Amino acid sequence: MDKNKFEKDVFLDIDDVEMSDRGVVRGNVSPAVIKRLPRYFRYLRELIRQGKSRISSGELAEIMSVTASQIRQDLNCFGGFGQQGYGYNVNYLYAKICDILGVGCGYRAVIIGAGNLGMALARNPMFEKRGVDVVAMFDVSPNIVGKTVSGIQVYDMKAFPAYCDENHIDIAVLTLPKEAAVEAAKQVISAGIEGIWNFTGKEIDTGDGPVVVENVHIGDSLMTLCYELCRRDREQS
Amino acid sequence: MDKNKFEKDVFLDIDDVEMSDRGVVRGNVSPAVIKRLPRYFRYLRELIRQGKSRISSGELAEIMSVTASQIRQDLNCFGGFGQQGYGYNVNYLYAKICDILGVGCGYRAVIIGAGNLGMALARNPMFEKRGVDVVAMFDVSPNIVGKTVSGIQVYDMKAFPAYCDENHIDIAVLTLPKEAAVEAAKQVISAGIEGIWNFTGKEIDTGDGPVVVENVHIGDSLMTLCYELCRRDREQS
DNA sequence: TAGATTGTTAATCGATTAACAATC
DNA sequence: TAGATTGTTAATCGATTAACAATC
Repeated sequence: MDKNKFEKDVFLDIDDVEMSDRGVVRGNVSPAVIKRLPRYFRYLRELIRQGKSRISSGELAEIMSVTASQIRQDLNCFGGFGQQGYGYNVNYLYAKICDILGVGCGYRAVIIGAGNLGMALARNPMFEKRGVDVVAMFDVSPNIVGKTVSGIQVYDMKAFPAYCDENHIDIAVLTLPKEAAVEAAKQVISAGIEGIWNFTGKEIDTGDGPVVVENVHIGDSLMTLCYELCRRDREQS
Repeated sequence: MDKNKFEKDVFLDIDDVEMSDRGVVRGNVSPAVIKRLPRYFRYLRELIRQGKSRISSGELAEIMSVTASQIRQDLNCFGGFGQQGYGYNVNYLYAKICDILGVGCGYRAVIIGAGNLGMALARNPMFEKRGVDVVAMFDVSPNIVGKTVSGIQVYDMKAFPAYCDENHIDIAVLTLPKEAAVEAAKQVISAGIEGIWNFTGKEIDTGDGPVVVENVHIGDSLMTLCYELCRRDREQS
């Protein structure tokens, strides 16, 4: 409850903040910078929750274990959000980062594959926090179709094309088995969906067409951890 | 079943392969290289599944959408795994990558937090594929404690220190709420566990002590996708 | 005003790619 | 042997950090 109140507050703040007249992007932004933006988003949320209203690049750098230089460089790819001698207004900066990341665009998503992972994602507050609305789930199993998960209806995959004709969908979350990934991706693309968040393990490469794909491999992170554990074991012996 | 057979085959192959006398690591390996290793692991598995026994850096580069130069550079951080004029033996290369990543070290993990995400991870074949053995789960909720998830017993969190005294544990998977993250991490560290795979959203920073931490933020990837969707929307208008 | 801190340019560092001699 | 492809060095490219003038 308290948490939801926070969500509301934060989003109200966004509307309250006067938008800068500077453009949202200055030239091409490097992939390295883009990948860091969600982390700023997370830390700024936390600062707002703590009631902090103003922060310097130096202080934020300390909290995030990065250099102040990097923070200033990163933010200046999108505009001058700070003020000399003062630092950054936390609410304003958060609002700008949200703008850049498309929070508040009201993107609508469907989850395809209502297995363990699909269910867990459906129940996760992550989508809500990032302004993404999960409007439906799809599966092929008659045992699951017709059920409701966390307020989201599970439909038969056969109904997917018709559903997409009637409802605008921006993002398809693929949480089905690897073997079904390619076929599902085809259906998603032919339904005109432009964003694919792919958990299937089968990497999807659409070249440089109109479709944006994010391939997620949770296991890669586990392996990085194991690499480091193993490396330390080796060094000791 | 068929899949399990594949697992067995692959791991048998590892044992069959004669180990190189060259060292496992040549000097310091850059973070960029390390982060790419799991992707080689995945693609090599797939090649083995397809029955491919030999591959050149050029061919692998084509499949993985990277440069052949990068592949050769990456692999040569760990040793000369190929043969001039021939390329790489897929099984041998896979075995070497497994060695480097600690697959086959038989690392033992516990999952702390048996909520949606913890359950979904417990049921995921990912751990098994990477040679990590999930031996127990822990939770504070009396509704869950005592149950079995995918063959893994859920214990009361109160029993955690005693359990760790009696069983060697390498990795703690944290899938509990953000608010409980710091306390859980303390318990994990004082139990002598050296690897933390952290899904709580609260980043854990243990400095450069003996503990290895991997902080996972699934939502970051969603935001990167949204950034790109949003950017394209902006460019069109 | 004086002090603080940004925005931005220049310098450094690291990572990727290209090229080719070594060699199977 | 001739052809192919690696391993490795050198060249390029991109990303990070340092420095400082601009300015609030």
